[in-house]
Amino acid sequence: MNNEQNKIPQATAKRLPLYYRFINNLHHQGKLRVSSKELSEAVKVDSATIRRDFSYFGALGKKGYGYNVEYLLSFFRKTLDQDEVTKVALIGVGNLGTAFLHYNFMKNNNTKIEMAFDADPNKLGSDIGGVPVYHVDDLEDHLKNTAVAILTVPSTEAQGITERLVDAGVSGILNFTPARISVPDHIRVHHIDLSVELQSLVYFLKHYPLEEEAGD
Amino acid sequence: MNNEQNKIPQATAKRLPLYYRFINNLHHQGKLRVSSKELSEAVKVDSATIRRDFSYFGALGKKGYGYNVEYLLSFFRKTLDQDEVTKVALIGVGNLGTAFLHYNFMKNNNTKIEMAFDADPNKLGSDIGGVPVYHVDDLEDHLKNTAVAILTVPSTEAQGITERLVDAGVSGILNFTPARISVPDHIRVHHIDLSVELQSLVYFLKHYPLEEEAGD
DNA sequence: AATAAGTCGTGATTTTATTCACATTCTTTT
DNA sequence: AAAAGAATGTGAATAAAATCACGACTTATT
Ligand SMILES: NC(=O)c1ccc[n+]([C@@H]2O[C@H](COP(=O)([O-])OP(=O)(O)OC[C@H]3O[C@@H](n4cnc5c(N)ncnc54)[C@H](O)[C@@H]3O)[C@@H](O)[C@H]2O)c1
Ligand SMILES: NC(=O)c1ccc[n+]([C@@H]2O[C@H](COP(=O)([O-])OP(=O)(O)OC[C@H]3O[C@@H](n4cnc5c(N)ncnc54)[C@H](O)[C@@H]3O)[C@@H](O)[C@H]2O)c1
Repeated sequence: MNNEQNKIPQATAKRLPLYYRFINNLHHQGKLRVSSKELSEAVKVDSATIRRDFSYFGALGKKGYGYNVEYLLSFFRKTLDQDEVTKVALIGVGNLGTAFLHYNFMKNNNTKIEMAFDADPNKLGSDIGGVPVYHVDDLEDHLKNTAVAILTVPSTEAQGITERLVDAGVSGILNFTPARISVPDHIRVHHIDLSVELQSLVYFLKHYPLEEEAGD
Repeated sequence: MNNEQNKIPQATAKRLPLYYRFINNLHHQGKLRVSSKELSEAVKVDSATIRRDFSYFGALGKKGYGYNVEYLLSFFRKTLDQDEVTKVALIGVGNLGTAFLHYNFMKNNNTKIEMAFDADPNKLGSDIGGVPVYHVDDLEDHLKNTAVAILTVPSTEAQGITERLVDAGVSGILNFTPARISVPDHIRVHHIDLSVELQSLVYFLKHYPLEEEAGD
């Protein structure tokens, strides 16, 4: 599944869902074609970078013309496996977890939170946003064919839950806790560390002031 | 404020809050010294990268010894301006916004959400997590000396609100909406795009399978 | 006091990502 | 049908980040 196109840089791979979303928007707006320059303005990525990114998949566009929106869309849909839904489990139905359950990740997306877990008996039973909430003790019973988990438990619980997830066959974890969890080599973890994001934004503001405008 | 240490790579700057948090943990555990190797295991960053990162600030450690935890901590506290609190406003008290208000970003942090805004009259008045919620019509009246805003409004509102924030003097925006907002050059925007994060995790799982373990 | 073990700081190298710049090709206009 | 304009795809250049690898110094041990 990967060897055919093994050379796609990680930086490119991370931008693909973004491209997909904006191409989708264009399609809904009824646009028939788009240039890398236009797309660049929409997604805020340099147009040369966009052309380079697309070129890893072959020649998707036409010189002098740009890209056909319909074609791009169907190409990216295939590439991002948009027709096949990936099952996701969420662990920790607290502030953040509840927000995710209410949000419909499916709108534009090939993923679906199918079940949630919590340790607090008060959270159980109710379907939050249409997703059933089970007790975390029953994790292993319900987690069948679930490839991805979203971790929104207290950071002290993160490592323990992670180990159970891995044993239960999960192979990707989106970790929102501040803990840096340890996993075997074949498991992929993406950390989204909101405090770090906020702090680093503040650091950049103080230490890397951007050009003041010359007025408009 | 920046010229003294102008050469710190962005990748390094993004890791600083992470280092700070873990050094803080070590301090609370009563550890007196730490090596780049130990720290590496905790934060999951290569030890050479850590030494390189630290070296941009001069010689913080001692050869053959490692780093003094107390010294590192006080150094990073200064560097990250932990003694000075940055005021933050949050716009959009919905699922995600409410979660952030309940979360105490201050725990380990130099930032504080001081006020929130929403367009829905039902959300007003109540202090969520101790933060007052005002009507978005009054944005300009309340936003004094607020450098940073967190955007958790519907994506259709993002650009309009952004323009008002910029006019009101905000210089950094943490954007959780899927919209790619346009800002003048002197404004810094960090995008946290949760759908993209989830989709790209799925993409990596399918296209970049990691080494299977040889068992243990 | 000498030896061994541990660890930093950094020059050099490698890897990854971005950007430039232009020949080529397609579209549109005259 | 020719000329002008638009936009791709990519080799080459540049920039940014990560990693290797080792000399220099510190601490611990015998
Ligand atoms: N809320 C935010 O804005 C925010 C911001 C940054 C980071 N985080 C991090 O995200 C995580 C969740 O934050 P939150 O604000 O939603 O916390 P929360 O306390 O509201 O939610 C945690 C939930 O996990 C459940 N839980 C506890 N132990 C469990 C276990 N062993 N198994 C399953 N469920 C368990 C709790 O019952 C609770 O419902 C935390 O690690 C926090 O540090 C949150
Ligand atoms: N909740 C999630 O898990 C999640 C995940 C990914 C992205 N997002 C994005 O984050 C944003 C917020 O998501 P949410 O789930 O919290 O949505 P939400 O609808 O629950 O909250 C949006 C809030 O903004 C308020 N609002 C609307 N117009 C406003 C305006 N002009 N000024 C001020 N407030 C206004 C609404 O009253 C509402 O309270 C959206 O853009 C969404 O796409 C959310």
